[in-house]
Amino acid sequence: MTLPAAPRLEIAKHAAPLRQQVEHAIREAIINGQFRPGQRLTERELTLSLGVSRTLVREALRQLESEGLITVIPNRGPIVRELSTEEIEDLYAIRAVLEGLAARSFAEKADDDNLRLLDQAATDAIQAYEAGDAVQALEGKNRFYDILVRGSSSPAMPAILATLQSRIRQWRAIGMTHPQRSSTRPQEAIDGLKTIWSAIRNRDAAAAEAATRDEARRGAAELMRLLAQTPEKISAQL
Amino acid sequence: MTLPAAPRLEIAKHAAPLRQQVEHAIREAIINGQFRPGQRLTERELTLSLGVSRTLVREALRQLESEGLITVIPNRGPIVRELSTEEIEDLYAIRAVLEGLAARSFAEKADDDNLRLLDQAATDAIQAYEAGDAVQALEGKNRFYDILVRGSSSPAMPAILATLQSRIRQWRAIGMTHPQRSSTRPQEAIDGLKTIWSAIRNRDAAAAEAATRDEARRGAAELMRLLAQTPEKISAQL
DNA sequence: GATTGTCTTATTGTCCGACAATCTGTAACC
DNA sequence: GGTTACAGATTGTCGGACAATAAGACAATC
Repeated sequence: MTLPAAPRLEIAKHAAPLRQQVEHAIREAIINGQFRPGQRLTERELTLSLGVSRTLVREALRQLESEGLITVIPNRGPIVRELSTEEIEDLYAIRAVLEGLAARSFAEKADDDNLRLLDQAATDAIQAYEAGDAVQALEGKNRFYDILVRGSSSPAMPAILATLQSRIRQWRAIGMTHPQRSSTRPQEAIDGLKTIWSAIRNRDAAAAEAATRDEARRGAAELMRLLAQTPEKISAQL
Repeated sequence: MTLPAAPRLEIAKHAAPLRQQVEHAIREAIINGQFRPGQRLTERELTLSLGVSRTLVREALRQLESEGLITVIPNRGPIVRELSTEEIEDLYAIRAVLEGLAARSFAEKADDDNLRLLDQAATDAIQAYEAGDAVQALEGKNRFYDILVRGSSSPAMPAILATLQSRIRQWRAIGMTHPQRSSTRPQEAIDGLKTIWSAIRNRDAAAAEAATRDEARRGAAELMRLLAQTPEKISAQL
C-alpha cells in the first residue's frame, strides 16, 4: 500500500537534547574568540551564563575536550586550548592531506548534481573576485570546498574536517585580516581553485588531489609567515 | 636574576580522574568485541557493571560519542556503532593518507634516536618474519608504524590516528584471522615495510609517503576483499 | 629577608535521588 | 485486523551534597 506522495518534510524529529545547544554555545564562544586561548572556564561561570545545570555543562566540556578545543587540568578545570605555531602548522598539514583526499574522491565519484553545484560555486567565486567583491568571493570559495568535502562520498570526512577547522578557525581569522597580508594571496587562491576545478572536470583524481594539497599548503604558508612576524601579539589581537 | 639551570624534571603529577578509567574500560570493551556492533548500552547496565555513578558513565559516553565509537539515539541511549563496508573503506582511506603524511614528516625531520628505533623495529619484524614467527613479526610491524607516527613531530597525529584505529580495530582483527586470508599478504606487508624503510633512510620524503599510502591501501583492499566474501557473517564472527 | 609550613578558599570530582519527557511493546478495544 | 491506550523502561535534566585537591595568603621560623 503506497501512500499518495507523503510530503516527507525533513523534520528534525528527535528534539535535539539541550546538551547539544550547550555544547554548541560554548564551542562558538571559543571559536569566535569570546573565550580567549588560555582563559579558564569554570563550571560555575558556565552554568550561570548558560542557565543550565552543572551536569550539562560537564557533559559538554567532555565533548569539547575530545575535540581538542579545551584542555582539562585535573582538579583545576578546563582552559581554552592554546596552540603553538608548530601545532597550528601541524593541523594545517593534516587538513591539507585530508582535503586532498576529498578532492581525489570527488574527482573519482562525484555525481552530476555535485558537479553542477561545484561549477556554480566556482563560477560564483571567480566572478565575485573579478568584480572586486571580496566577501562574495570568499563565500563562493568556502562553498566550493564545502561541496568538495561533502560530495566526496566520504561519510567521516566532513566531521573530521569540521573538528580540525574549529581548532584553527581562530587563527584563520587573523590570516584574513592581518595588515601585512600578502596582496597577491587572493589571486593565488582563485588560481588554485581554478586548477582544482579543471582537474575535477577532467576527472583527473591525482591532479585534483595534488592541486588541493598545494593550495592548502600555500594558504598555510601565508598564515605561518604572518604569525612569524607577530609572534606574541596573536592573542592580544583576538 | 637567572636561576642556575633548573633541572626541569617532568613529573606526571596529576592523578588520573576516575572518569578516564571508566571511559577506557568502555572503549576497550567495544574494541575487543565484548560489546558488539549494534548492541544497546544502557546507562543502568554500565553503572552496575562498572560500579560508578550515572554521572561518570554519561560523561564517558559523551567522549566515546565524539570519537565515533557509539551512536546516541535521543531518548533511547547509545548503541555500539555499526559500520557499513563503505564506511570501513572510507576510514581506511583516511588512515592511509594520514600515515602517508606521518611518513613524509618522519623522513624529513626524524632525529637519530627515532631513526635508530625505527631501524630496530624494522629489522625485528623482518627477522621474525623470515624465522616464521608471525606473532613477533606483527609486533615489530606495529612498533614500526607506531614509531613512524610518534616520530613524525606531529603533535596531533597520534591522537587522530588512535581514534581512527579504535573505530576499525574490530574489523582489523577479522583481516588477521580470516580463513580465506591471502597467503601472500604477509610477505607483501613486509615488502611494503622495507620499501618505506629504505625511502626514509634515504630521506626521500615523497617516496616514503607514497610507499606508506600504497601499503596501507593494499592492506585495506585485502580486508575489503574478505568482507565482500562474508557480507553478513561479520558480526556473527566477533 | 627568604624559606618553609599551615590555613583558607575556590573549584573540581563523584555520588545520590528525583522527576519529566519520550520511546517501546502490549493488551484492550472496535 | 488495525487502532488506541496504557504501562514499563530509559534517557534528559535538575539540584544538592560532600570529599579531594590546587592555589594563594599568611604566619612562623631560621
